[in-house]
Amino acid sequence: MAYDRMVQKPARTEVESIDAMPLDECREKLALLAKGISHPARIEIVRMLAGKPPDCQCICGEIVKALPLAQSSVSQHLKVLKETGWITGESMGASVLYCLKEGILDYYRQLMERIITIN
Amino acid sequence: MAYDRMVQKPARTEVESIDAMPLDECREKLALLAKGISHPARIEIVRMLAGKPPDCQCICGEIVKALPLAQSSVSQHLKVLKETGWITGESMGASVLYCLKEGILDYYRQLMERIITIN
DNA sequence: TTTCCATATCGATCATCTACGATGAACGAT
DNA sequence: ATCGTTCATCGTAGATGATCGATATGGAAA
Repeated sequence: MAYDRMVQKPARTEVESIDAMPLDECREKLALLAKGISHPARIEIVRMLAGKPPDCQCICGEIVKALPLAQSSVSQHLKVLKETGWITGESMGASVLYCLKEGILDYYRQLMERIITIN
Repeated sequence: MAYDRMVQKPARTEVESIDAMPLDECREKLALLAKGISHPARIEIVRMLAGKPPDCQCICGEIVKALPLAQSSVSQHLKVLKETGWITGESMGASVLYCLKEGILDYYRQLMERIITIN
């Protein structure tokens, strides 16, 4: 009975073809991604990153400044976004560059369509 | 500092025009809807309802049978979906008919686009 | 009205989320 | 080596989430 718990182990969402994906897996992946954006702060982060050119530069510090939260809280939200498959983070010296995972928005849209449409 | 907590009081998502909606509000509404589908069981429920004709008939009992959860747990999930604005429920004798809120899928898509695209 | 369904709610338990300040770790510059 | 900057992690507190069995509620049927 019951569903597996979700985040805990970094069950990362990988961007991949969904055509052949079993329905269960679609559900799990969509649920995980939805959890990723289930908080206004995290939506704001995704929004900021989506506005950047694809050569991806958004420094953690900017994000912290843009949000009404303590640095440690923002760091937590960034971690959730990483664990749920929305973003990647890359160290650049002392700073960290975050960017949206390539194609993740389309991927999310497609999961929605698949879930809602099929069967 | 910090964002308001979300669900608690039934801050229902109403389907309405988003063109004139302030960005904050978009964020809040999208976050709430995303929270609604942040669990596989709730995605499955939305999927079942989306597959029904628009004259909306899905009896609670069917949903309970379709999910690997106790009746009380399913009832909880249905409550969350109501509170987050995804579904409506209407009593029909002893049973309850659930259906997707009219236009909610488009609404969700539009919120996504607005958030990701604007500014 | 008594019994039987179908749902909702209650109470308990345990896990997770959100937030913060404090501390740690990595780096660049002095 | 030391210092300041940048970011992650820890520890904590309180709220919320997920799940179940048990119980309440309300309509249907007997």
